[in-house]
Amino acid sequence: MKHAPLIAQNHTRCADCPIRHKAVCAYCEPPELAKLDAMKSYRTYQAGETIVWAGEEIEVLGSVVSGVATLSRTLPDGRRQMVGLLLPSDFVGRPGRRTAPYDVVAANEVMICQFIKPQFEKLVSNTPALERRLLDMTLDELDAAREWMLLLGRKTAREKIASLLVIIARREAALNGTTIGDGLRFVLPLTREAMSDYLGLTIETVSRQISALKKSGVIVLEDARHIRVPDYVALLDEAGDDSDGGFIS
Amino acid sequence: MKHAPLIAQNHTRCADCPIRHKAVCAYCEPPELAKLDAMKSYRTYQAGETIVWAGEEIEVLGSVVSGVATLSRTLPDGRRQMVGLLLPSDFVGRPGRRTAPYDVVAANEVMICQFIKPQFEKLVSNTPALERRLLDMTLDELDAAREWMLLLGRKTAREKIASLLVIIARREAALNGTTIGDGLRFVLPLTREAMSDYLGLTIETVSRQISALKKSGVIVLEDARHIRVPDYVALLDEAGDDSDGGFIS
DNA sequence: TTCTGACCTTGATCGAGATCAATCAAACGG
DNA sequence: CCGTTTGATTGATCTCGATCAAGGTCAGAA
Repeated sequence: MKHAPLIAQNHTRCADCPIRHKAVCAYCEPPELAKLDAMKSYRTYQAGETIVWAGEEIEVLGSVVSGVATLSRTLPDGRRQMVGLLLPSDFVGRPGRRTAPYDVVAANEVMICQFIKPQFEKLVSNTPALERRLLDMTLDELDAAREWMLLLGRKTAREKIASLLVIIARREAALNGTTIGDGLRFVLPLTREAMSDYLGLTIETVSRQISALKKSGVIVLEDARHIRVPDYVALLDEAGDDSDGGFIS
Repeated sequence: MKHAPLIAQNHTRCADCPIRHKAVCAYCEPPELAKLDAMKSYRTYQAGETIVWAGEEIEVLGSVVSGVATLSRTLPDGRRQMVGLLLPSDFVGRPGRRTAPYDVVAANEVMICQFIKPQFEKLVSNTPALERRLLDMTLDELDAAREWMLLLGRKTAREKIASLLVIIARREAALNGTTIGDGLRFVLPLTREAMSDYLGLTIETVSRQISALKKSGVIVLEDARHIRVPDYVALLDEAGDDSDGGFIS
């Protein structure tokens, strides 16, 4: 199945996909790649559609090709906390695990390049480099989750918003290979509600703090979803720390 | 070096250590075990001593044998968030990573069974089962971290305290093989300050909420560190969710 | 024995963010 | 074209947990 132009940067593998699979491409050797190609298929999910239900059997295993998916946990009374965000090239599902510990929901229309689970798992256990790659990715996610714990436990609402903006800007820049600097423009891929679920705030607080950052000139709101950052360092400063802002994927 | 009696439950390997190494024992085969034994050494750290500094080279790689260590991140202005707790049998350090993303600090006197880093890493890359084991452990930690994100972002102070008590009770029970039920007694291995760092609260709020739980009869405080739980289900109920309460290790 | 310092508890007050409520703007289907 | 829906903003008020402040308890040192 052909569907989109190739944007791969460091290699020309997985030519069908417009993204580099974080999980596999970097380590694919030609024989493995052929096997991966043979088990690939594509599926799209509508905005709001649940891709994987918490507690249920995991069936999806693959990479996000386009769109944004979220990972979230919910308390019995409905309080919800997002625990991860999946952007293009991020891996969905966990080889070797039977059930998912949280919901995976499409934030907008999401296309996933999916592998056949038993085949992929067999490939993983026969390919030490691939297993190693999965370990590295998981360690990255763990670091990002812990970074986010600092945000949830100790940052103010304003710092939380600024941190999220920095993180989204970084990820968008990484995706399309642009650099970050003054005058930076980007699109928020999340609604105010999704942002509030991510930051442990309410919609109203998110809206108010975005307005406040706008009022102080740290950001320019072209419309609710389009943000411009006249002075990138000022935004970083609002985020409260100088870390590289790990991102939950 | 001999130092403590063997308490291993499912196997009799790593006989020197009074704990089962979560990271390696479950997968050690005799030839690997011999190599591990050859690279083992023990080291103790005083309460409050920093075992690994955030950002610095990781030198320690091993398992906690006794005591409690904490993982924490700090904002430039001093706000601190604990992001993990290491109890006996938990693994310290990350093979394949050069620097630590957070401080590892001894909460009380901690003994660590330490491996020589390059040797251990070499063993890992030659032993797929060991690598697999590390991936599984990391996935567990990731799940626990995300569970904790739900707590930090969405639970009330009272729910946070109850959740922490449940988690500590579970881990203590798992360690010494006892079962959990009504009349359960356990020791808090953390000061109020460490609890507040873990829960994203202040010391005063921790103290007040513990008093409140005591006043409502959910727990009995024998002294500041010794807790008895007359009705375990009531405590679970206070924690706000029925999940298995992942724990950051 | 008293002194000292670490740790914990409790009270009074404050304030950031939640909650409740109204309004607005853009998209969409009739 | 207008009515409805969905998402965002803004205002008024309330509340939970932070902050400021005072004591209490206990182990170890003098």
